[in-house]
Amino acid sequence: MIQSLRGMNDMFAPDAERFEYFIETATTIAKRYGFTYFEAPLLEETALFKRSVGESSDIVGKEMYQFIDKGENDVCLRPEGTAGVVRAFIQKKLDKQGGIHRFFYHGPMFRYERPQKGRLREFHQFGIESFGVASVVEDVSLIMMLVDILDALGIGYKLEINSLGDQNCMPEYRTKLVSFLDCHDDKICADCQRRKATNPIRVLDCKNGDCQLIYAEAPKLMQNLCEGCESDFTLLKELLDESQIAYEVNTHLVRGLDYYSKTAFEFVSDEIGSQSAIAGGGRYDRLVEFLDGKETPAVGFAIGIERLLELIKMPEPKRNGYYIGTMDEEGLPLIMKAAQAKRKSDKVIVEYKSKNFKNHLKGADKVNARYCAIIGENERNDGTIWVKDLEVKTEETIPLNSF
RNA sequence: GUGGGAUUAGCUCAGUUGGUUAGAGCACUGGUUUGUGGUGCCGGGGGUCGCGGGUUCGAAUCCCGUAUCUCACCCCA
Repeated sequence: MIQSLRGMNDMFAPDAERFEYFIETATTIAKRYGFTYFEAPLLEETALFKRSVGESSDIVGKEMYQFIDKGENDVCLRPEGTAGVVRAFIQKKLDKQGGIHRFFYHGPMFRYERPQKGRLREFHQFGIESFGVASVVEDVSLIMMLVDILDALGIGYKLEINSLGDQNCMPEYRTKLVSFLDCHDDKICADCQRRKATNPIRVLDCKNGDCQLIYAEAPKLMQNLCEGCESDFTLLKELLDESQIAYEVNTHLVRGLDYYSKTAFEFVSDEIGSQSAIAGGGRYDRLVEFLDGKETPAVGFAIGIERLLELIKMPEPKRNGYYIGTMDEEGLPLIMKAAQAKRKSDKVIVEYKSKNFKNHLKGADKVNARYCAIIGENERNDGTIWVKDLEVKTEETIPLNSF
């Protein structure tokens, strides 16, 4: 038997229904914020992700589904969504057009990782990207949208925020940190020594207790923000307070993707195991430029749909639609015709097999139909159909042509 | 990529120190004497015990390998 690849899941109802419900809910809310639907290819040139996500990241370093296609192009399945949107944004010359552009998208992403709960090799994200607004007010709007989405789905969460600084203060801070690490090179763990070379900020995130003791003395990013970043972060907090959105400042919140600057945020759930980040995002004002576009401020986020699925509280399923059956072979053409008419407006399930009255009612109940309609010998002779409302428990026999 | 646990019917799981034709509940399906369901009663189908080797007179049970899931690390959505 051929089975699906490791870390790649099929999705049937009811999971697929929750998925669908999530997309509907998120789409509705994104549109309320003025975002429009965007669709990008799953396959892109590998260079796109090397330049945007960054070669130092794990994603690009070891997790991409990368191969040479028949035209000898170095390509890969997208490991995340932002790079593709930015590429398209520039390709369409929207950077030159100027103004504000807001997009939402959703679809599969691919990362070759060791699977576990909440971490798949093919997973789905719902993402938002906003171009052209430099102010943190837009960051707040995105967080508000995320709050709206999670609230609408009945999902509990914790919001963590941080500022990563910008091109004025981040490089300076990075230098300070690296020289601090150089002084303690013999005491930090092997992982941190590697991080020092690739992405030094990440050491702050190290789970090793000994490292953390050392880093207690390390220079703090918060205290090294430039004036602009500092006041933006203050405004961000004020606006969140004003909107009564609870948050926690987590100075260790370091995004794994190189392109983030200034605002970084993450929504975390404590109900889904160790892969607890259900949504994450932040500002990436330099990325459009990095990808050869005209400098354009931007901010975005992505939601991990699979991680949300089991947390979604769906509305109670209600009885709906029709179940139509016949009690003898001769009635089959009649119920097929009745179903055809009724399907113009309602869901209809036809039972092809002739059954007795009781079994039809059982069948109607099993498919959770609102109405059970039956044509027996009597109805067939009279040109009528018997219909029962299974919820209100009323029944009537009506002419077939007015059904 | 590192370390631990798991894998028996469609699902959730029993399976006694290795010993006859491997069980239960739910689900599915048929009937319940011939027109009133979701909640009665009776019956039925369905398992190469993840896969491949090995030990043994005999393996679901012991050993080795492998695949997948899962937990922690790592990483991130």
